[in-house]
Amino acid sequence: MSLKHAILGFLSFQPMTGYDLKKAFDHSVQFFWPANQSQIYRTLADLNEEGLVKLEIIAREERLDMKIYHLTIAGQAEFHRWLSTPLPHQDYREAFLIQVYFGGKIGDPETILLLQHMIQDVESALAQLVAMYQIYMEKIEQADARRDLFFNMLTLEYGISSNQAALNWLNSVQDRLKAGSYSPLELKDLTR
Amino acid sequence: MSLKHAILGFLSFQPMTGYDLKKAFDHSVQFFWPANQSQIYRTLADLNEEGLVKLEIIAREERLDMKIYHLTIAGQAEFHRWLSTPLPHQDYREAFLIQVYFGGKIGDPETILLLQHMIQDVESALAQLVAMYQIYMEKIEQADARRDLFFNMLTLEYGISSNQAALNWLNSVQDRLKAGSYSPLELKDLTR
DNA sequence: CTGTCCATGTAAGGCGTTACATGATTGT
DNA sequence: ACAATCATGTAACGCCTTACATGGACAG
Repeated sequence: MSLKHAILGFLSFQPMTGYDLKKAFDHSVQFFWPANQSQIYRTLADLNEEGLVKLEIIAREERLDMKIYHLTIAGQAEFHRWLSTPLPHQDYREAFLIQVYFGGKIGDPETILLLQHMIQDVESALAQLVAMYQIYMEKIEQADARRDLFFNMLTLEYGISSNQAALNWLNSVQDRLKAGSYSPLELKDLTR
Repeated sequence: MSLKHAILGFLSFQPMTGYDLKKAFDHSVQFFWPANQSQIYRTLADLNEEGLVKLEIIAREERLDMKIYHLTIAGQAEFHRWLSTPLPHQDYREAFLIQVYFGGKIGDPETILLLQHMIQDVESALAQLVAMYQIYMEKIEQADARRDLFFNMLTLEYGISSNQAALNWLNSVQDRLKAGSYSPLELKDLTR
């Protein structure tokens, strides 16, 4: 369960509330592991039952108690175990490719429209990732925690290069359809 | 709901049983939309309730009836509607990137091990896709349904180039860690 | 005679999403 | 005065996974 371990990961930097965790997700791992609020609260309850986190309760009259979650020793151990254990192979789902797969069933103009939407999506995702990357670039210049930042940036590198690959492919498909050419690419152009 | 529409897509070529559909998935869209058997049967039941498919029942004494699913007119219409409608943006989840993100918490040797496992996974996925691609390449040479095959191949192109991008990144990370260098890549090397 | 293929499903559980619900504090 | 932020959760639903269950036909 990756969400559990991502939470443990954040708590290993510092104790936090569920609310803080939600923000931490949104500002960092969001693009490869989004988490919504209700999920975070439920998972924190689970982690507590499993003894991987413990909570410090701050009573506030007239409001719900504030709960600050801390890693336990067991939580730390579990996080380290997970962090150095290869994950089983993961399935990917790309609904858009289903549309492409059956593209023969509709006309090229319709497919080109779909591609254009997709291109916009990917371009805006790419722009966001690039913007984040540039911020990191500045931060890493004069940083103490250079090594930590480096690993954070690696995920952005992944995001940028995979979105770039998708974009290149989308453009190539669009070009071919516009040219009325139904020619697959050469393998050697795909693998490099 | 993409599974529903993928099923409609397959049925638009020819009527099939649930069993046939499972095989169709496994031999074609598996790598970007895996579907398991129980899911397919349940979804077929739903499609039937919605009037998008109808079933021809073949009674076989001493065994469960065999059910051949046909698209209805409504099913065809719904499939075409879906096929030419842009999909809302999709979230992606890459558990492996969570491990990378928190890579600073463990030592480089452990991370390198994780990378090596990942590289193996990606390489074998890539090899499978390339093999499928080559089979298609031969088929498309002397085909009547050249256009349909072309769209099928496009999804493989996508799979190959995105896996290749992932592989390049994995190797680059591994090289840097082995060299003890915590330097992010230049943006210009990522976007092209 | 053993295993794989054909062909059907049910049951239970896990993870994620969306919508609902509350209420104080801080900023414009 | 109004909106956004801080801070907590619950309920219901949807999709997917894993395991379980049945049984004939056919090939080695």
